[in-house]
Amino acid sequence: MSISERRQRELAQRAELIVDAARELAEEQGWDAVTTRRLADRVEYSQPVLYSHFAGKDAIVDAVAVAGIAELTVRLRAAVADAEPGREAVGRAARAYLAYAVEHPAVYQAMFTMTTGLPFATDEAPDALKESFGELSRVLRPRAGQDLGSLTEVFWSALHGIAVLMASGRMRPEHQRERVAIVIDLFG
Amino acid sequence: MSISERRQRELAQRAELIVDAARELAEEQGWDAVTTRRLADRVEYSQPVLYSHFAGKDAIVDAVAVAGIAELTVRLRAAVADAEPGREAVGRAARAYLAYAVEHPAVYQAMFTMTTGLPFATDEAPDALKESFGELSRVLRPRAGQDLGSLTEVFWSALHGIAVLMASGRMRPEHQRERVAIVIDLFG
DNA sequence: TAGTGAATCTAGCGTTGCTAGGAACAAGGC
DNA sequence: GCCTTGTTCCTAGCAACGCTAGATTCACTA
Repeated sequence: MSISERRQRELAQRAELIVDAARELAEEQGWDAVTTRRLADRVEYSQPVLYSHFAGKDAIVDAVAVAGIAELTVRLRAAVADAEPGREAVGRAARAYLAYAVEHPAVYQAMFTMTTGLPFATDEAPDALKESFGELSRVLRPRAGQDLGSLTEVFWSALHGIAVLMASGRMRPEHQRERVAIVIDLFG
Repeated sequence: MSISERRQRELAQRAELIVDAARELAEEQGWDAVTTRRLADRVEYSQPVLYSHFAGKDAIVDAVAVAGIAELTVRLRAAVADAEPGREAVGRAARAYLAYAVEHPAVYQAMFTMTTGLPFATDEAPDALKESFGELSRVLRPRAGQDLGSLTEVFWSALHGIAVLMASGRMRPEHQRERVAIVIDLFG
């Protein structure tokens, strides 16, 4: 069975290669530039090979999203790890979240803007997503009444709104600090 | 000069026809279904005619966005017209904003999600947009310190975040009331 | 060494946004 | 009334898109 095991391993590696290439291409030139042909070119296989790993282009985007969610979780956790829940922790979480969105706009888009086949807001959601949400929840605990879940959703919405309106050029870039301060005031 | 005037008028009417058709098609079947061919078919002209009115498909989307912004402004104004700025007015504005996003998801996408060539957050922005922002600002006035602009941006971000995370299926639909209540608590 | 099955490629389908070139038509001068 | 001019509009076509069918090549098994 070791031969087919090696094959499985190689297959999985190539899937990862494709996802990485998609992510790089998207970060360099935006998602519009991520076509199946260019992607195939980057991984040095023919175009149809992509379809033996993923159901379609959307599935590749979803895979990039999952990787990004895991990354965001790590950063959030690191940011709030040794902070008492409350004002200080809220600030750290907000800044970490927005920093990720600014540093990886394309991945952020895949995660939270582009149409996705991933389950969100249900038990079947990716673990990393639930963990990210959990971190946001944790810093809000002192502030919450009984409905911590909904408060977290509003916190997330505010951060997400700021992130996307900034990224699409719909909000004044030079006032980001003030907005973050206000978010901390409101939620901290 | 009356002949060329009539022509100008007819031209403008057809431009409007195109924008209306794009909007209808988008509301019925989503923006993916809005192709230049289908659009031309609806207005009963050939495809190239679109390009004598608009620089490209994106410009048509922008036109739908501008119309939507004007609509939203009217609804916001009506919602908060005879309310004292403060908690009550914040609630009305929030509900009106989110209701519009739910009732016209495709137009809302054109306005605030899709890539746009429209100027936002500058003096050149469409008047209706500045007015909408002004209405949001007005209801927040009692709550604001010196930086009313940034507070309004955060308020808008929270509403926008809720709207898009809901629309893309990323947030629990059954808790919308709780989230709105929290927004009112925070900003009212 | 011949046969089998998986892996991979070439080629092509239907559709996309957009454009070039020519046909049809109305307006104005003789 | 006829001919020129200029505008309006359409047919046809380009390159690129996501995706798939069929043939081909290759590695492994018996």
